[in-house]
Amino acid sequence: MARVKDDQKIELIYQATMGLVMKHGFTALKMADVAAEAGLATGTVYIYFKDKETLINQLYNYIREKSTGLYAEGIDEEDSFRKSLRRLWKQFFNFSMEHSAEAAFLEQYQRSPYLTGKSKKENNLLMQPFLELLSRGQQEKRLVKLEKEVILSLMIGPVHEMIRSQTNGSLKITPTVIDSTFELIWESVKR
Amino acid sequence: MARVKDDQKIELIYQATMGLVMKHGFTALKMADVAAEAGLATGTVYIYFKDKETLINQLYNYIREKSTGLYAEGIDEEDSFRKSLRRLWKQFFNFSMEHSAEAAFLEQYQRSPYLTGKSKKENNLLMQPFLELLSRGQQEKRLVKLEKEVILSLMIGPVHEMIRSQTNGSLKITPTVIDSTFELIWESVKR
Amino acid sequence: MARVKDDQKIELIYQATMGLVMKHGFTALKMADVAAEAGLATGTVYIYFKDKETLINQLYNYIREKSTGLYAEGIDEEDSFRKSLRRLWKQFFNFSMEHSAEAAFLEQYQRSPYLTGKSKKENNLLMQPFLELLSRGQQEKRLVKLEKEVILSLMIGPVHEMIRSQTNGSLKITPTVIDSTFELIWESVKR
Amino acid sequence: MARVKDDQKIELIYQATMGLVMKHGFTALKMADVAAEAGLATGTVYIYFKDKETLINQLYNYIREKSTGLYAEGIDEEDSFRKSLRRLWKQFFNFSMEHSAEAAFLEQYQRSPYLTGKSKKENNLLMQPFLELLSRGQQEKRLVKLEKEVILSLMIGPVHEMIRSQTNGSLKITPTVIDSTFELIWESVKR
DNA sequence: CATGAATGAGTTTTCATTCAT
DNA sequence: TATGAATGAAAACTCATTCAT
Repeated sequence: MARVKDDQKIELIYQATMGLVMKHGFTALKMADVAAEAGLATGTVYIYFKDKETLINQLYNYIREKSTGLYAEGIDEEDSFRKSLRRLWKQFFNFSMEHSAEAAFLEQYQRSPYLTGKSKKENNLLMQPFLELLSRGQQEKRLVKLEKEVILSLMIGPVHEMIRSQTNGSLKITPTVIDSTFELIWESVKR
Repeated sequence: MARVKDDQKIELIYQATMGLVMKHGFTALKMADVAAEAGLATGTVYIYFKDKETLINQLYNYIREKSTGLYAEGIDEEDSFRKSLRRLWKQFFNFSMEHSAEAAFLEQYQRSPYLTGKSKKENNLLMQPFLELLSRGQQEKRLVKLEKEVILSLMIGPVHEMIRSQTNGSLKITPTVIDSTFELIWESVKR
Repeated sequence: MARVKDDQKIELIYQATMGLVMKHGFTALKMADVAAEAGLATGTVYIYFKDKETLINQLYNYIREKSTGLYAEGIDEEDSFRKSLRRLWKQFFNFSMEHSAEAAFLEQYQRSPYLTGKSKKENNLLMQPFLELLSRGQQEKRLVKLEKEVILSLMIGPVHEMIRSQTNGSLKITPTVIDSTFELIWESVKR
Repeated sequence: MARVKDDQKIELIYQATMGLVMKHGFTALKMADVAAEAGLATGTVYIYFKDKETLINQLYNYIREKSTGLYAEGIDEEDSFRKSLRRLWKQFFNFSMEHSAEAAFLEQYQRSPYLTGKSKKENNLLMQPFLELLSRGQQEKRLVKLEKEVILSLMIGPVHEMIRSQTNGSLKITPTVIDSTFELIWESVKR
């Protein structure tokens, strides 16, 4: 049998693509570069992905699915709401930092010609674990009375912003900073 | 067709560019489309801008300068810190909403190959009025002890996030929502 | 005003395409060659034709329409059937010889991936003038009783075959040869 | 899968190639498709044929040799010229119909870049049995005085044309039609 | 200046051929 | 041998930029 079509190669291509998007943005993304970065010949990419559009869309799905699963791991129903929220938020923060390539890709994707109505909706799924936990918080009356979307923004927005600052070089994120930040956020959203 | 004055044409091109970037991002930005959107011939754009890169960078400068001036208007030294902050933040919020095309452009610009070291620094200027006010707050001990960049993130991050949600269709921003949001943020950053 | 989009350029591209198809066949037809042959840049061809497939299909239509009109010119209702048939046949013969590039193209097109159901039908239109004249002949009982398609084959087939022989180099077609050939064909189809 | 004997595989590849050429012509002929159609892997084709050109040229030779032998079988020197011609012509007709894939291939081959000077000449060999019989006819003064190539065209041309019509769907060829056609042709070429 | 057709370098995509298994 | 994934040269196509009008 010949060399076997390889799932690992798909991963390779995904990583190469994300890396390039993070470094130079969507605009400069060339299929030849993706292939080179993945250590493959140009044509090989086309064995695994019909065309550039398909590659980008599949990568989007891949990241979305993987991300949601990963950052929301190990939520414990028994924990107090505050503890659960703190844990989820920190996981999200750490995940966003560690996976800045993915995050960069997701962000770029939002304003790209590749974004379709379908993927627009799917995007919301990413925040699903958060929204569910917020629902619980509101039931337990531990959360301020306000639209969940607003509360979500208060929690998620600073994360994005801080990571951007760190990328800029204008902020150094440490565990202590993360902890303090959560405490401040908690002050605003708790009831 | 009547001759249109040059400055108007530049403005026309800027608007067209921002609109297109907002809709489909930098990726799909074609000079021919910019021209068409502006109601001009392709070649005409090149009379006012040497090339695509120049157009984008000049537009960036244009937006940055215009933005800073506009949203930070009328800060009154006599007002209390809380009042000043509230005012500045709301101005920023409203400005960001009204000028979502500009905002989209700035956001895209960050991860684009057009971003040079120079404009990277200049970008921070946009937040200058905020940073100055935060300094005052810390001197007056009205602000939590934490890096200004973090506090800035707590204030700015939710704004970006909420506008994104509204664009998504998952949130409807009203004056009331804006007011409540500020109160929550204030809870977290006040001392 | 800028240079005007030019019908003559379309003609240029058509001629270049036909010439290349005649010389090297459909298989070797490259857009870059078409452009070069037409004295244009590669991109220019794409201003006039969306893609290769479109070029080929439009050329097909162009040839078909032009051909039908041209070879069937000047049929005189007053002439005797024999005279009319002789005239039409000779015109067809001469036309096929003079327009061997077109003929070559048409022939190649038949077994190409470009042939659609639609163009399959349209192809028959080419023979329309002949079929009409044959109908008249059958009404006047000057034509053998047989399906018109068969009679058409008896008349058209030898033309194609002789031109192919001449292209091969195994036959030299002269006016005398053409005349004699018609007489023989007439012997077989007359009643 | 059981090992298939080599010669069978070559035959398999030939059949696959002819089938594809008949359907979509040389233009769309891809080695991978040939392999798939033959039920083989792409690489396998290259075990039997050095490259695409070789495959096509060998297939051409294969068809030519097979064809000549087959359709001209059983010519009886004792038969009258008319009877012999009738027999040969009908054999040719039937052969052409039954082997339309082969015929399509030969036709396409003529205008392909694969046709070399050498195979150009060889092509004429296909008509050799016919040309010989026509020589006999002229010696016996049973044939009209005209270049043999013209007479050949009168006989062969309609065959090609009728088969094309049948492929089109505009003619249904029956044994009766074939018989009548020969009679008409005979009217024109007999002396 | 304004126009938009023309240009051709740069990308995407295809496919004959190779080669690890 | 047989396989079919991998390769990369070549072809199709795009689009920033130029230039004749």
